[in-house]
Amino acid sequence: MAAESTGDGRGKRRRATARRPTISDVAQRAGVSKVAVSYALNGQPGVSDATRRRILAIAEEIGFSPSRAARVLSGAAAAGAIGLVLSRPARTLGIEPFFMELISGVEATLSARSYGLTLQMTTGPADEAVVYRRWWGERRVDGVLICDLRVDDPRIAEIEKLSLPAVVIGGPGQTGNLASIWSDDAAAVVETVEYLYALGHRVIARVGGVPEFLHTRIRADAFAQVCARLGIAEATSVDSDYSGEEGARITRRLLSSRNRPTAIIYDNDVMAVAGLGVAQEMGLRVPADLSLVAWDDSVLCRLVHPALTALQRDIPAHGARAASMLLDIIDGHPPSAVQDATARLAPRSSTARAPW
Amino acid sequence: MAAESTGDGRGKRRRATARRPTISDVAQRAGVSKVAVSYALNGQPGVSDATRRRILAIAEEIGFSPSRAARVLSGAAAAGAIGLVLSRPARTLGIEPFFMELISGVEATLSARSYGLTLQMTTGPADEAVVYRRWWGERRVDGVLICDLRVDDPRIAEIEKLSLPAVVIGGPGQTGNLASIWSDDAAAVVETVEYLYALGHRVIARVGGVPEFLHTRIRADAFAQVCARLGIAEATSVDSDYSGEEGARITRRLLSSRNRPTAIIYDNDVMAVAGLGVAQEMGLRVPADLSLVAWDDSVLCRLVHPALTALQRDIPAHGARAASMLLDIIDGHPPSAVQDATARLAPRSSTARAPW
DNA sequence: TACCCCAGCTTATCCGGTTCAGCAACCGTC
DNA sequence: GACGGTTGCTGAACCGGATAAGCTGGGGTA
Repeated sequence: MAAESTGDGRGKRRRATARRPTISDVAQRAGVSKVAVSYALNGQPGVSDATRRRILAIAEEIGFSPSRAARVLSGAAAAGAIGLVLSRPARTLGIEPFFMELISGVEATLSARSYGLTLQMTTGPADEAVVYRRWWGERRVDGVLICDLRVDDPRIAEIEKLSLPAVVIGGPGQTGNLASIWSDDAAAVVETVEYLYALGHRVIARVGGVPEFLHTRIRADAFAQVCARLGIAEATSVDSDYSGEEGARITRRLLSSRNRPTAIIYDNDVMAVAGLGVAQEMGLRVPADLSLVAWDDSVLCRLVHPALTALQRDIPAHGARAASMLLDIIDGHPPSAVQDATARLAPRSSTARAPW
Repeated sequence: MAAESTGDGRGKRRRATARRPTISDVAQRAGVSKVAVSYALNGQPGVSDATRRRILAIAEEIGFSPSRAARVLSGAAAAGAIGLVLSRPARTLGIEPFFMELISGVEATLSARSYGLTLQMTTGPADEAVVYRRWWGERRVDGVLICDLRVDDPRIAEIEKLSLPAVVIGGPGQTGNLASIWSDDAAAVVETVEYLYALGHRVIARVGGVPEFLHTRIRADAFAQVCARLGIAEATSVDSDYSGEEGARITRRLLSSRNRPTAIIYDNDVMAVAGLGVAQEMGLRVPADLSLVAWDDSVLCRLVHPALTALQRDIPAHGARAASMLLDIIDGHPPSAVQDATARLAPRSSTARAPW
């Protein structure tokens, strides 16, 4: 391993990438100290207007932008990024429009304020805690967004212990002292069931999501309650994993049962579309024989025939608001629990009067 | 603005978040110098096994992880993140499963090597260059992935100028000296058209994507050529913006034309599904009257009825490979142009023999 | 015993910024 | 013309790590 330093012309080993200009380069060119450059760039007093302009021109010319690492280290700046951990199997994320829409909303807020978004996918909530700790220790993010809130979620305590700024997207309740943004899923369920009831449906089923998630529980409870109140005896609620396959399987089972439902409410759009396929394959007409309602209204619902009645939420706006809250908290505002708009029922062609 | 420092009990203003342990804290607790801690944590020689174990135990106990900023600054580490800029309208990203699948694949590679992914959305390629420059100057990312390669893409020159490690997802050609990963879209087009020709189709239309994108051009050229070769005179190619609305509009126009096509190839799945809806709405039976082929096979294609014949690619794997290449380049490997698997035609129920 | 070597540490320096405490030069003022 | 105040700048210290070089004590060796 004769590490002779040839060719390069410098003693020190360089990275392959070109040398990036530093504050000293600017200072040298301008014939001032780096302190003057720092003041000039940050709009601080301490340099004359003429010097300031000269420095700014030079910085622009040589394409200087201050090293984030150095600014972070000196305590002047934060990481300039927020973190988002997704712990769903990587392959299934692609099919859930929800996350991409959420992310695009989050990004809309962040890019407006020159913040970055750091993503990480993990296999489960246990790994997530590790990621949070690492991020926090490395000062890699200034705060985190927490999705898929679980019942008795261990992440809440972990984040609180680190006193890492955070916003929980979910709730209400179970968010500890962390800020949160939530929408009233229970009310949306009630509205949907009452609507189906008004259409004459008396056997209504619900295909829920992952039972560990808090919002699944909230929706399931609301469904059971409103059905009890309306006197709907046949109110089946089945859990799933949100996948199209599961949605199809459960729908097939529901439609094959003795007292088959005349209306089904799905916890996401992928399962609803899969359910529609099963209904058609089994020779049932939608909506004449069977009404379907999807939760979360992506293109999917509008593209299929008949178009699916869906619970509509502005997910990008939801994400944007969550990001905005997080930036406020990073700026020192106290955490709060904000209620966002309730999903509203968008009736389309997949719901109609009950067949009997 | 009486900035009295009360309550905190410290002279210096603190961030709201708890104090993060530093290497000095570990050193002090262990009764050694920071250097010993550094050696111990990095597996370097210079400390005895007993001391090393003690240091590691203490580090673990107080939850220490080294400040990324400090490591970057001292030149020992890179940013530990790669960047991905998406310049499509934020709202439309949610509906394209492609990106989320790509991202999940990228993440699979990155999380395995403890790399982060920094996302940024911009409004156009001009802004993208600004982002690259800033990232590079701030040393925020170690490399970037470039999507949606355009014809004469200005980003290529910009990145080369910065000598920022990069992998272009797209091509072949027009990628300068940058590494790239591409698949042979031309071959996939040829296979599809030949398949449709074999089924007896003689009037075939194609609904393309954004004409500025290189792959749109490649596909359009291949389509024109293979149609010419097979003697298909009626070979319409229409550009679009990938949206379902456009897909529906164009399909409606194609199906209303005098010499209407018996087969349509779409450049993405969203448009294909929208096209299917239009066909059904116009009373055409798929596949008896009209055959449809989608490019990129997401759940969408499988969930609709009839299920759509699609050009299948393993997008997560594509993303994972791209990320892997980028990490290699960051490690100093020379850039290369890699050909990934060609999309293969997955025949389903939306294609059949031509009606006449 | 004198010598050398090496394991096992420490001290000093550097990375690229920010910030605080000086410190000249210039101004007007009494 | 000595004084105080402002303006415009600089030197030095610091952030939290990595790293090169120096130091020390104990063991082996001649």
